[in-house]
Amino acid sequence: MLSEERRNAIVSYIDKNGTATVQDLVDVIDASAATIRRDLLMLHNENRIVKVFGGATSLDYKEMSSAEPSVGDKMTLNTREKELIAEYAASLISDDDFVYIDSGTTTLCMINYITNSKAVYVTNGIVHAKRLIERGYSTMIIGGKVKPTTEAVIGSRSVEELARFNFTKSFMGTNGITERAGFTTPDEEEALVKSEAIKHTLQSYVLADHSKFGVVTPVTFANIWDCCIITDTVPDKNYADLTMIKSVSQQ
Amino acid sequence: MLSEERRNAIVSYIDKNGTATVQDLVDVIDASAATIRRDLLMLHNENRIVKVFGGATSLDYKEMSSAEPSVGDKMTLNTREKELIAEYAASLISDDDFVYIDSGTTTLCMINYITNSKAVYVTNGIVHAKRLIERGYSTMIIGGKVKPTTEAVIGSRSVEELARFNFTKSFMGTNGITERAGFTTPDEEEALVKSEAIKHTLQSYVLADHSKFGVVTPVTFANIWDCCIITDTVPDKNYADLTMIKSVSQQ
DNA sequence: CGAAAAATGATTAATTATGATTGAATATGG
DNA sequence: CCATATTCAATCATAATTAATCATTTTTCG
Repeated sequence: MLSEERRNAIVSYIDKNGTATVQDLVDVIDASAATIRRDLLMLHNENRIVKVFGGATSLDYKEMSSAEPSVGDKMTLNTREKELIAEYAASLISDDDFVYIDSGTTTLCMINYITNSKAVYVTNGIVHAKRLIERGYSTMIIGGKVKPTTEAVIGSRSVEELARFNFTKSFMGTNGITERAGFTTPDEEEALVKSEAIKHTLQSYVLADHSKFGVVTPVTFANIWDCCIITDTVPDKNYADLTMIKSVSQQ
Repeated sequence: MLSEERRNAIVSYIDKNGTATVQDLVDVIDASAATIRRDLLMLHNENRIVKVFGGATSLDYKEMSSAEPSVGDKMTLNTREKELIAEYAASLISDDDFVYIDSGTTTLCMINYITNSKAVYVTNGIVHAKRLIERGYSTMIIGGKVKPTTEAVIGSRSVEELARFNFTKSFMGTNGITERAGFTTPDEEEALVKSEAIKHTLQSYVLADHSKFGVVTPVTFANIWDCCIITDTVPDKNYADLTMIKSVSQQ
C-alpha cells in the first residue's frame, strides 16, 4: 500500500466518523502507531485534518467546549429569527444598488438569501467576501487589519478606504440597541468602521433580533435615528417614534 | 512494445486505479522495475502523473478521495513538490519581517508551514487571509475587487493600496517562467498587483514547481532577475546565471 | 551493413519509510 | 494539588525504495 493511499484512508475514516484515536486507526489500517502519528502530523500540516491529543478530528468537527465563539460557531445561534431577518433584508436589494455588507453573523446569513446579481457588493468580512464570490456576485473587499475573533477587516486604513465609497444601501450588525446610546458594539475600531460606512450610505439598515434591544455595549457607532432596524419582534413601542422599524415576525 | 505505448499504458492504468506501486506496473506491463521507474519519472516531469515514494498516483488523486469539507479549498492540489517548496519558503520568515503573501495555491500551502508569529503578514488572497488569521498571525488584507475564480483581490484600488506598503519579503505565485518573458500570469489585473507588490519589496521570492519552467502566459509581472525562485528541480542550468535559485528537491 | 545513439535490465550504494523503544509531556481521577 | 495512566516526540535499527552506474540489447541513420 502506497503511503498516499494510507493517508487518504486515514482522512476518509476521520471525515466519516468525525474523530479517530490513534488506536482506532492502527486497528483499521495496517500500520504501526508511530506511522499513524507521523501521518496525522503530516495531514495536519496540510490542513486535511486537525490533530488533537490522542488522535485527530475532521476539519469541520465542532468543539463544544470552545469558549470564544468564532464566526462559524455563532452561526448556529438564534437561527429562526435570523433567517427571517436575513431573508427580508436581502429582498431589499435592487438592481443598481451599491451595497455595503457589514461583518457579523446575521449579515453573513443574509448573503444566502441574496438573489440580485446586478448590484455590486462591498464588505469588510473575510467570510462574507468569500461567500459572495462563491455565489457569483460582483464583490469588493475593504483592506486593512483583520480582527482575529470575528474575521472582520478594521483599522484606520479601512476607514480611509470606506471614505471613498458612496453606498446606496448598507446592512449592519449590532450588539446592542437602546434609545439613548443608539447602536453599540464592544470594539472601538469596529465601531469606527461601522460609522464610516453608515456616513457614506444613503439608507442604512441594522439587522438585529429582539435580544439586542435594551442592551448597551461600550461604543456607539450610530444614533437610533440613523438606521432602519430590521428585527423580528419589537419589545418597546417607543422605538417606533424614533426610527423606522420593519418587523418580520411570523404572525 | 514501443516505449511510448508502454508509457501510455502506465498512465491509463494509474488514471483508472488512482494509484499504482512500481510492483503493480511490473506485473501488468512487461518491463523491469528500473524501466518503470524511468517512465514514471518522465511522466511526472511531463505532469501526466504524480510520482510518489513506492509508485505513482493520478494527477487528481487527492482531490477525488477526500470528501471536500470546505468549499473553495478544492483547488489545493498539493503535490509533494509544493509541500517542500512551501515548507522552505515559510522557513525564510524571520521575526521582524513585513511579509506579503500573493494569492495562489502554492502560497496558500505555504501558510500551513509558517511558524513565525512575530512577523506581520499582508495578502490579497481571501482564503489566505482567513487561514492566516485562523492560525493566529497578525494579518492585513488588501482591499479591492475580488476575482471570482481565484478569490484574489485585484484592481486599481489594490495597486494603490500596495503602493503604501514596504515589505521586507514577498512570496509570489506564477504561471510561467522563461528567460526572455520572465514571470508571467494569464490575468493582466493580477499581474499589475503582483508587479506593484514586488516593486515595494526588499526581497521577492517566486514559488514554482518544475512544470512552470519554459511556460509563457500572456502578461509578464516581473523580470527573471527580479525574484529569487524557490523550486524543486531546475530543468535548465541557464537560469542559474540569470537569477538566484533555491532548489528544494529531495535528492 | 555497421557505428553511434538510445533504451533496457541488473547491481549496488544511498535515501527514505517504517516500527520499536524510551524519556518527556499531557490528560485523568481523585 | 498530587499520583497514575496515556500519549507524544525523539532516536535508532531495520526494511523498502530509489538513483546512479554499467553492461547489454535495440534502434537509428548514414
